[in-house]
Amino acid sequence: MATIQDVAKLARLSRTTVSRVINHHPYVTDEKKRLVLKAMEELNYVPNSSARRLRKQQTETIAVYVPRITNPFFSQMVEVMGNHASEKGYQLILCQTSYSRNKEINYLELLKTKQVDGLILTSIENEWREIKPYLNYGPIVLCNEYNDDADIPTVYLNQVEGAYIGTRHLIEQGHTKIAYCSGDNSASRLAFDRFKGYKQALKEAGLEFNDKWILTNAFSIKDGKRIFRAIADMEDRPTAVFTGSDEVASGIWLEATNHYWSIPDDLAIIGFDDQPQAELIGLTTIEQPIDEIAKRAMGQMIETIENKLPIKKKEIQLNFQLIKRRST
Amino acid sequence: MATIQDVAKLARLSRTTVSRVINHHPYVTDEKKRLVLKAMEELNYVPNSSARRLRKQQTETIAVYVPRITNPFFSQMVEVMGNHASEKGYQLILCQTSYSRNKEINYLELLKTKQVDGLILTSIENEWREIKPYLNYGPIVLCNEYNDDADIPTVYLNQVEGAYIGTRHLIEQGHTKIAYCSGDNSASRLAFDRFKGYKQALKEAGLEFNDKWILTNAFSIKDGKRIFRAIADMEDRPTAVFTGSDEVASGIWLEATNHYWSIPDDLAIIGFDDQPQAELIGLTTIEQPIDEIAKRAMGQMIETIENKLPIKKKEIQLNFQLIKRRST
DNA sequence: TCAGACTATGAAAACGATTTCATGATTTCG
DNA sequence: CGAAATCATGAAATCGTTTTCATAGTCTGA
Repeated sequence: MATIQDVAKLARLSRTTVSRVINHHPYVTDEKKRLVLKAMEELNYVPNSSARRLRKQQTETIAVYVPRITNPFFSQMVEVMGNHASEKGYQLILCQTSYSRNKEINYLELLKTKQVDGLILTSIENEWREIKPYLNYGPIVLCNEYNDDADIPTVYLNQVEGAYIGTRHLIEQGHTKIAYCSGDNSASRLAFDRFKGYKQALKEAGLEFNDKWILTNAFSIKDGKRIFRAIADMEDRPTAVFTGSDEVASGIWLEATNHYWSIPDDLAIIGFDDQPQAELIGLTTIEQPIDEIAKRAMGQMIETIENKLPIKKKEIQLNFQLIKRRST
Repeated sequence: MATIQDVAKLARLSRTTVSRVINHHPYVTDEKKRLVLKAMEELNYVPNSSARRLRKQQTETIAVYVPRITNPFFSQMVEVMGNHASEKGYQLILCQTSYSRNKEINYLELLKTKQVDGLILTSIENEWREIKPYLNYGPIVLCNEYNDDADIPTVYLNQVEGAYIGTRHLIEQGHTKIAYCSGDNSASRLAFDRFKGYKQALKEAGLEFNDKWILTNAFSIKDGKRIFRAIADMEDRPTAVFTGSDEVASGIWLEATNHYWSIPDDLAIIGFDDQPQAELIGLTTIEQPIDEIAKRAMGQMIETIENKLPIKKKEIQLNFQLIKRRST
C-alpha cells in the first residue's frame, strides 16, 4: 500500500505539500498540485483512515442505538439516518441493545475509546445517571426517546397528543368502552405520556375509566393474539381498543378474524406507526413522522460535531397524524 | 483524556509494560500487573482506538452492504450479523446502497482506506469485475447474493430449488396455469436461478409455458397491485401466481381482495420470505433460513480476518422450506 | 524604498498506541 | 557448574497522517 511518503517522493515534494493537496488547503501552486495528483493517481493512493483519525482526533463515524433493527419503526429511522449521514460524509455504526441494559452500557465504550464522534439513542434501557458520565467523551442526541433529566438535544414526538387523537377518534365513532393496550409500563416517559393522552380524551368526553381495560406487556403479534383472547373473555367487554403498536393491533385483528369477529363492528382497533402491514389489513393507525425525526436528529448530531457546539437541552417536538382505514 | 503514558507514569513503569497488561501478554509479574490495573482504574483510562488501529493495522469493524435496511429480509440478516459480530468483538458499519451502482462503489472505499477489516455483500449492483480489484485491500464475503465469477466465500440459498418447490406446490394443488412474477430480470444469477426452478417444475409436469404470464419489475406492494390488475385484464388468465417476494404477493392479495376476488379460489398466491405480514393474510410462502445464512457469512468473515486466510471460492448452500397457509 | 502582509514550501513534532530489540535476572538441565 | 532457555522489563522505532513552526520569496502601499 502506498503511503503519503511514497507520493511525496514520486512527486519530488514534501509530505506536507501532498497533505495540503489532499485537504484542499490554499497556498499550493497549480503546478505542484498537478504533480501531486498525478503521483497519487499513479500509485493508486488513498489516505489511511486510521492515521487520519489519530491525528485529527475525529472519526467521521456516528453510532446509532436501536433495540432491534428488525422492528420496522427503528429500521425506518436507521434508513433515513444512514442516508443522511452518508450524504454528509459520515459512517453509521449500528448498535443493537436488544433491550439489555448491559449491552447498552457496553456499547457506550465506543464513545469513550473514540471509535465514534457521537451517539444517537432511539431508546434508553438504563437510568440517565448511568449514561450521563459518557457525555464527557462526546455528544449524545436523543431521537424518539425522551428524558426529563437529560440536558441534551432531543427530537421527539408529542405522545400525549398521539394517544389523545387516537382515543378521540374512537370516541367520535361512538365508542364509550375503550380498552388501552401498551408495551412496557415502566418508568418510560414515552409510555407515561401516551397513557396520559388516553385518559385526557376519556375525561374530556366524560367517559368511564376502567382498570380492567388496561392491558400491558404488549409488543408483538403474539401478544396481540393473547390480548384478543383476554378481551373476548371479559364479562364487561370494551367495544374498541387503542394499541401502542401496529404489531399488537395486527395480532388482535388476526385472532379476532380467526374467531369470526367482524371488525370494526364487534371490535374497533386502532394501531400505531402505520407500518406496511397496516394498509394490508385496513388498520386505522397513527402515523409517526419517522423520516422527519430521524433527519432532524442526525442533522442535530452533525451540527454539534462540526461546530463543536456545547451539549445542552434543546427540544424539537413533532406531531402525529391519524390515518383512517376500515378497522374503526 | 489519559493516555498510556500517563498510566505508565503513575504506575512508575514503562508504556511497554502497560501495553502488555492491556493486551494480556505473558511475562508481567502479578505485582506490576496490579500496579498498572490500579493506575488505569484511577485515571479512568481506556486505550484510544484510533492509535490502536493505526499500529495494529486492523479495525475490528466489518461493513455490511444491503440495498435498504427497511426491507425485512435484509434487516433480519443485519440483526443476526450485528449480534454475532458484537459477540466476537466486532463493530458493524451499515452501508445502504439503495440499489445504486454509484453508492456501492463509493462505499467500497471503506475497504481501501482501511476503515473496515472486511466486507459482506448481501446484494451486488455492479459487475463483478468492478468490485474484484478491491479484494487487494481486504476480504469480501457474499451472503445471499451469488456470482459465478467471484472466487470468494459465498453463503447462499438454492434458489432453483426454492422456486421449484413453490411451483410444484401450486401444481399439486391442481393448477395448470401458473404465472411467474419476479423483481429484476437483470443479469442476477439469483433471479435466473429462480426462473430456472419455475420452468423446471412446469416441464416436469408437462405444463404449458406462457410468455404472457411472466411478469417482471415487481418489488413492492404497489407493484403487486399493478400486477393484479394486469392479471385481471388478461384474456387467458392464470389461476395461480408465484411471486419472488411477500411484498409483491401482499400487493396482489390486497388488490384482489379489494376487487372481491376469493383467494385462493379465483387466484392462488404464493410468496417468498415468510415476512411477518405473511401470517396476517394467510399467505403461503417459502421461508428462507435467514438467520442461518447470516450467521454463517459473518462466521466466515471473522474466520478469514483472524486467521488471515487466503480469499478463495467456498460455497455454502442452504435450503428453503415451504409454509402452507390459506392463499393456496 | 522599505516595512509589513501574503504566498509557498519543507522539516520536524505530534497524535497514542504496539512491536522490536536489547539487556539482565533467573531457571533449567546435561 | 556453566551454557542455554526462559522470564521480566524498558528504550526506541513504528504505524501514516496532519499540524506547527521556520524560512524565504513576492506583493502592497505609504
